[in-house]
Amino acid sequence: MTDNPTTTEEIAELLVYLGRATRGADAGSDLTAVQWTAMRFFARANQLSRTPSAFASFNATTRGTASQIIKSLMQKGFLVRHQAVDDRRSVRLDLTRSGQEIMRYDPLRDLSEAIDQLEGRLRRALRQALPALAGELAKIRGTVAFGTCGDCRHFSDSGAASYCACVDAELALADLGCLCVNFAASESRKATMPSLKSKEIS
Amino acid sequence: MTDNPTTTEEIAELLVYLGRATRGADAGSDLTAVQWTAMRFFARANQLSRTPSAFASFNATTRGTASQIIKSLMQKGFLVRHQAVDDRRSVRLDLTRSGQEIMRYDPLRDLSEAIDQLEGRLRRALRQALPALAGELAKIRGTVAFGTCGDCRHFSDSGAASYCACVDAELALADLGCLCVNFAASESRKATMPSLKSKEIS
DNA sequence: CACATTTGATTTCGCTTCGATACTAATATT
DNA sequence: AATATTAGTATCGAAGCGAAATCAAATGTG
Repeated sequence: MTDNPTTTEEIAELLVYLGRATRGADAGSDLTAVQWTAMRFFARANQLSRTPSAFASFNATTRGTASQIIKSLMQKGFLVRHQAVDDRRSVRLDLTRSGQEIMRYDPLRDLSEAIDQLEGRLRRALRQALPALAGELAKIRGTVAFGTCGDCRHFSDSGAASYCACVDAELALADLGCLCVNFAASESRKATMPSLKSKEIS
Repeated sequence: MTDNPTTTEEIAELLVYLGRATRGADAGSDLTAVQWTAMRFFARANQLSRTPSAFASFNATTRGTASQIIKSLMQKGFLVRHQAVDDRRSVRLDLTRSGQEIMRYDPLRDLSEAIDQLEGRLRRALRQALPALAGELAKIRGTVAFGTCGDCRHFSDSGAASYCACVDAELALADLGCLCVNFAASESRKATMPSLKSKEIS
């Protein structure tokens, strides 16, 4: 089977279909779909990115909406707010103990199980293709992409020490798999334009 | 890099992230995110599946909600309703001329472009992995999956003629890439249970 | 045939979600 | 010091969506 022109659109539609299909399972659980998304984000983002603005950007929504979602999760006792030390405007959200516990019932586990059923070759290809896709998409849109530090261009693994050029600091091993707002896709050819449209949130 | 246990979750999160990211672009366009989804569905589903119920199932929502979305698109003049001949309860939705034209401005094209930027190996892997994933997910959930006739178990390509065992009819070449409600994933091991929970829409 | 049941589609109602706007406070810039 | 920008929040109105009720056609059962 060769690559006919419709293949691309089929892939695109399958991606949004899978995204929507996972939303379906969220109904009937303890949290709504966005609330689960927020919980996942704050569970996986690094210290720097665990803020309302970063989540708004991640979830392609406004800061106002992000605030509401976060407020509802704080009222449920799943998130706590901490003042940032360096910038007193900024706040940092952390999962509470019960917040960590409820993640054990994340409906996304259905999808994870399905991924586990895939043969290793396909799973590895997904692991490689999806971050690249997110980076490309962000470049086309002129928005920021999110990705894990391990996939980031700012990251260099020089033997024993792991260094992030963005934060200018060593990275703890635990941070390698974390989401970061300053993510820059590494495998894309170098950007020809600054591409700072910032259309998303004014 | 070997497959550590967190890889699976990363893939899952990337999938929902990409799904959500595409929704973001829909804001500011002529249609809302659901309306675009509906337009895509009716543009790509085969004759049999171009109905409100099928779309409700595809979009993991209720028939009532599906009706509303369709009504709004008919009022905008992008869809027309036709009575089915064999079952007079059923209706079939088709894109109007202006409906076909607006698809040229589908915001999903951003994602398609990003996919085009991928190297062929990864694109082919996606083309293979995503349908399998949709099938697995549906099996775990006990819901119906959607897929194209070309990927379907009911389909057999015996030389010149293409035959669908489900409809018991020859398939036009144009139908091969169409979405079908009766899709059954072909690469999954044979189902051990009937799996007819039908939890979605009573 | 008469009757109940199921299925496809639609409408109505009420709650939730979400985006736009406006606003406050802290930091950056000039 | 004055202005601009940024982080976060609150408010309001419109849209989305799920549940339930309704209607019509098809199917099943005695």
